[in-house]
Amino acid sequence: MKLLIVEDEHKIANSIKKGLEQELFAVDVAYDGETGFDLASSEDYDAIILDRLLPIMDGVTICQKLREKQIHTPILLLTAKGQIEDKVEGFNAGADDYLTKPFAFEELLVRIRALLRRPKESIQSIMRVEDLELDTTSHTVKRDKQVIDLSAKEFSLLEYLVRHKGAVITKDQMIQHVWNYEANILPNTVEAFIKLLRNKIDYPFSRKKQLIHTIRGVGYKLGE
Amino acid sequence: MKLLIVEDEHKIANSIKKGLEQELFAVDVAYDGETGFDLASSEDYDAIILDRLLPIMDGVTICQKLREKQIHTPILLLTAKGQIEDKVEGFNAGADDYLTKPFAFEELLVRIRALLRRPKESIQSIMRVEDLELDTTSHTVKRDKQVIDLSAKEFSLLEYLVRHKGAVITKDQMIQHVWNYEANILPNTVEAFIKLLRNKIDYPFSRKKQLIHTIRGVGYKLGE
DNA sequence: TATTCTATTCAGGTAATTTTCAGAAAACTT
DNA sequence: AAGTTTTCTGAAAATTACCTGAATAGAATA
Repeated sequence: MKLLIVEDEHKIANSIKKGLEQELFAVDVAYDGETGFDLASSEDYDAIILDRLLPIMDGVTICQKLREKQIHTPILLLTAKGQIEDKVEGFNAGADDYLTKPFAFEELLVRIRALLRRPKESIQSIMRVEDLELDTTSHTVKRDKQVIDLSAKEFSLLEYLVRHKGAVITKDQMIQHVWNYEANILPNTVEAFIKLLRNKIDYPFSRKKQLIHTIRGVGYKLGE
Repeated sequence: MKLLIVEDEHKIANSIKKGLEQELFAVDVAYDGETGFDLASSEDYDAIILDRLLPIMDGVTICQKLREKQIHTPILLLTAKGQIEDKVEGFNAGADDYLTKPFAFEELLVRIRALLRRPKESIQSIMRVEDLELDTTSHTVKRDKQVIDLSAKEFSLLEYLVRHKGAVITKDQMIQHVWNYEANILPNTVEAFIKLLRNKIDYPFSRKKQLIHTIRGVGYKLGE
């Protein structure tokens, strides 16, 4: 579990870092608001500990800007004693919890753990075409409740087709989207993969209707 | 939303009650610990505000006894100033949050709302995947009731996988979350750790099904 | 200080996947 | 129907990903 501490008092920051590392967290530290914001935007933390009072950019602002950027990492705001109104403000800015300084380390730990325990808003990851199910999170494909085992490329290709179900996709489009831009891929490679997919998701289910259709001279289409 | 206040200072109790009622909560009040405990056990509250210092039975004890009775109503503990250690004790007893007296009513409101919003997170720190148990507090891992001894990194990696059980995790993600940002880790290092984990949680339990699965070309997945 | 334990990298082997090839089959064209 | 184009297909070749045992260096412990 990776945490970010944004705190300008080096002594506090380092002592928290040390304590959390002993609890087996991977900890990054930023000593000013801007660095903190940059790190929080670029790295993928499991939670962020944010001091309210910071050089360059204060904690509440960081919080707001992160939320604006659709970064929903849980945030624990550290508030200096006696700034009650600020706490409310912090919640409005999108902080998930706050802690009043000074605090015992145990306290911090309990709160971090609570934040981590919180179930993250799950992005719906299951897509369907007729009786075919594709789950991008678990990388699982099912047809008719049967689990189907696909290789990485096969999965990518199928995912692309599922995302564009009903539309005709040319081989060039598939090469563009499923392979990286400088890959030198022959159209026949796509044909070969289409066959591999058919072997797995169409031919074993011959009593059901085909999902992959060839549109001669144009490309392929998934589903009706 | 129905709340219970257990507080012996009538003045405070009544003023909180009044404030909360204005916020459209239904509020019951108990002025001593025993009455409070009885009410909390018999009625079904959405949250309980508990003073730490009470006649007959103190707040922490009430908390403990309620949890023992498998009553998991969110509890906000009111703690007198300067008793930091007590706060920790409160959490251990099963309180979900605490507030230091004196406080502004706004603060109380924010915290109550937070508690109600929270989908009853149990204070439990044990996570499970099939017959694997992982306790983040004590850093203990068990499979099939057998205690398994893991190194720090092994534990961190496993914890991350457990928290995302069923989902495929790429090596990059693991590097992102288990190491801090200045660490320069090769994907092969992750592979090596996966092997170490398998040596400890999978291979010795060959009669049971594997927990760590390789998804070739993508990453690894725990369970499912 | 010696010794054990841990984290990380290296390098070789293996197996699975990806890609190409070349011929067959199918679908249009005239 | 013959010719042309496009797709299909099985197998071979090329490539990549993963596994693994050993080596190293660093940290922790005795």
